[in-house]
Amino acid sequence: MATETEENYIKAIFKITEKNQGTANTNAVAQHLNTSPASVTDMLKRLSEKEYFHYEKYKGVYLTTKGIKLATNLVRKHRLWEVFLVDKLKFQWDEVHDIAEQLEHVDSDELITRLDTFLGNPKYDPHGDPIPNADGKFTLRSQTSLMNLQKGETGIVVGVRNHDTPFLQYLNKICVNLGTKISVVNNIDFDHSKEVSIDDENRVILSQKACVNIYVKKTND
Amino acid sequence: MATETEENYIKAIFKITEKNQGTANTNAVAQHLNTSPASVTDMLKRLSEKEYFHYEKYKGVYLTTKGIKLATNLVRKHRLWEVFLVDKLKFQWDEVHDIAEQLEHVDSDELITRLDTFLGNPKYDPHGDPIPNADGKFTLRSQTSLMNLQKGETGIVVGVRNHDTPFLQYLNKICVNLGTKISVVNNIDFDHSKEVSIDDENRVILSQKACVNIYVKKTND
DNA sequence: TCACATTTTTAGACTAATCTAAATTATAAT
DNA sequence: ATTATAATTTAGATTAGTCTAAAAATGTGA
Ligand SMILES: [Mn+2]
Ligand SMILES: [Mn+2]
Ligand SMILES: [Mn+2]
Ligand SMILES: [Mn+2]
Repeated sequence: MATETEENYIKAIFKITEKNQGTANTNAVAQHLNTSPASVTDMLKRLSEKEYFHYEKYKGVYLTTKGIKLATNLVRKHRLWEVFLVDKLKFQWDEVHDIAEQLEHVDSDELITRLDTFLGNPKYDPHGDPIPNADGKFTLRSQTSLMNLQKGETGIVVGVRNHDTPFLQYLNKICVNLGTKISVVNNIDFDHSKEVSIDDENRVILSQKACVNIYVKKTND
Repeated sequence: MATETEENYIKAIFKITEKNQGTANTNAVAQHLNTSPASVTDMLKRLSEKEYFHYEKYKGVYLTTKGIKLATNLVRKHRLWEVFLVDKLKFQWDEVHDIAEQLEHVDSDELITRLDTFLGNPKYDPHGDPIPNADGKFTLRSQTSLMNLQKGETGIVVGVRNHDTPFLQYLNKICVNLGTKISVVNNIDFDHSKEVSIDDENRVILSQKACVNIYVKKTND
């Protein structure tokens, strides 16, 4: 069994390689885990001996099948716990990450199987991120950034790109959540911000940065 | 914040001092935590510096107010999680201890407050053990060992003394659970076993050892 | 291609938690 | 009171995980 620290390294590598064409380098891992590059080098050597990933000096790492399996399962556990915290315990979506970060390391397959059933086998977490099934398969979804919606077009919010508390709290304040309907009223070319209508009720100006971080599914209405 | 290891030491000391007139000695702690006495001595020195308990060489330890508070909160968390596992996830009462042993270390007061509410502020866990409230107060209950019931007397099962899996599974098999009604049909003096009636349905012989480990609340029926 | 900046690794040290073996202290039994 | 036994502590070592400072490798831009 991997220690909690080892699990966090492997998950970090998984997250980084997801974006960064398949490999994770030392500094990226260090930044992600808030440790020193020296500590990371040390750990990469030890963990690659346990066959979680391939490591070549100065070249970074990439996960093995074993490593991907472990990382995917961690993501599954993390997201299921987030669903529990929001759906059952009524936490806000900006409050659950740190707690799930701990809960994901609890070791019991039976627990996760039962939790999944208890929650009704959810496919997405409170941030709209897909929950892999027990075999590690993600349910993908067609989505686009709010940035890509033209004037007059409408979408339903299905996810967020940025998960930071201030951003999520800002969305709370302007009543944007998963399922919220957003229509683009005007594109403001000057700074690429958008005037949008939220659930046909409020009018708000969203900055380019905000738009980029909101995922929607286009609708014909 | 105390590490998981530190928390386990403090909880062990709490459990031991509960039975053993207020003090815990090195070997008892070692046995409880499955470590060597040498490791325990080392830890006792370090933890007593953090004021969780008083330690005097060769004399054992006893908890400070700070230590009792921490231990009680761990017990609270452990038992609330056990309620969750049995009531919500439908685990059997013999399957939950090890999982709760991990969950109890998740650090979030808000989580426990909400969990407590979600579970309906239970006063007892799936083994009948009292759950301390947020201030560390236990709700006590009048109870007696099944051993003390005379021929013809009846009681409702409210708890178990022994928590080991084989014992709990044995009780499952003979349909004894919290809330089960047990009447003493006959005392067998020879080996101090009892012939009992379970929920007015099954007749079973319970050994002295079994009887000692079942707590009941006497009824007048 | 050479110099300079960036990235990564190495060297050496530290803390937490553990172990075994040996020494010490306490306790109980003659 | 002496001796044997049991409990406890000390000594010395190990592993996981971390750090800082210094050295080495890599990459870039003139
Ligand atoms: Mn984590
Ligand atoms: Mn999430
Ligand atoms: Mn524990
Ligand atoms: Mn219990």
